[in-house]
Amino acid sequence: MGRSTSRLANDAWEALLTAHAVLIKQMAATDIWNELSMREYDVLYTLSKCPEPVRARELTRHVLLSQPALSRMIDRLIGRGFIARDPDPADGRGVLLSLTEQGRAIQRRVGGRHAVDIAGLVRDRLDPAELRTLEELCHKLATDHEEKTS
Amino acid sequence: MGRSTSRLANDAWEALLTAHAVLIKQMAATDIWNELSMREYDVLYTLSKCPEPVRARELTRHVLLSQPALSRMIDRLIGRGFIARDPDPADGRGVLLSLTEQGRAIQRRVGGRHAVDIAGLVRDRLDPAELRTLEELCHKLATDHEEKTS
DNA sequence: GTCATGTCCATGCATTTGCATCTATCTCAA
DNA sequence: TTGAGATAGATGCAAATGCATGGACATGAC
Repeated sequence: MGRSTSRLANDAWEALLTAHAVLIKQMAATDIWNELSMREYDVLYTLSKCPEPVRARELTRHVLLSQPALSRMIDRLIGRGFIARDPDPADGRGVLLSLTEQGRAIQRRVGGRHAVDIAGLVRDRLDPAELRTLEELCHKLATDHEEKTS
Repeated sequence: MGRSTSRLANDAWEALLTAHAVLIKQMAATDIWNELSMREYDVLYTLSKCPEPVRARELTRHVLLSQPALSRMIDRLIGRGFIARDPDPADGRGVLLSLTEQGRAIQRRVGGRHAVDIAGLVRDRLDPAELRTLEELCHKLATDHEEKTS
């Protein structure tokens, strides 16, 4: 009741971290990751939500990987035929990434099974109203604050 | 409004994943991780919250690392003098882990700075009531459901 | 007791990761 | 135009990770 705002913030963050870790572990324990690791799936999923080819730099912002690690993972995914990499006509330094048909197919296949697992794990711990609230709070957390200290 | 419960569950999970990734990236960007990586800090922090020595198996459940990776990370942290590992008198297979004084000191030092960062990142995105709600929902998410399908 | 089975932690080994750095390209002021 | 500085992405290399497995101990049926 009398917790300081700072304490509240740290407690909430720790709870989020724990929930994340617990659920990730349970999801990883399912047997749907034979053809694609969770990290690889994360990349394909992120790409699947982009209607147009994306810059690698943009992907780095959404995926929890360093830029070199992502660069090499893209190499591997290209090697397996799931991703296409083309030069960006608007910027000679950059590359544009997109899913191939095969990549889209495997993302859908794995994603479908993964969604079932997610629902199974989350649905019976939170009711619909709580799910909406959680989603809203997490969206607020993820919004980029402009740090104007000027 | 008309989203199915399964859809709600998946959307909420995605929002949580995004919030986690965004905040982790911002925290990693601070310059407090010179003496301890975030993963190492996670281990020391988890240990710091245990009043008594803990089994390695128990740590594996709370930290997002595989059992072999944790085993070797413990080796390194012992080598640096932050952790002590002793045989469990109650179980010849197990080991008991605890922070050394030095380990507790560095955890407190890094943890203090980290807590400031957390508060700064989280506090101005959510108000106290929202923080409490988020913490509660995440706790519910992390509770171990007994899967009684019998 | 004995043996089969399960659990805990450690280790061999190939793969992946991150840090530092490199090249190429872009931006912008003079 | 030119040159300084910033940014995008790739690569060398050491370190960390995960998977498969190994050895030690525990547990329970007989």
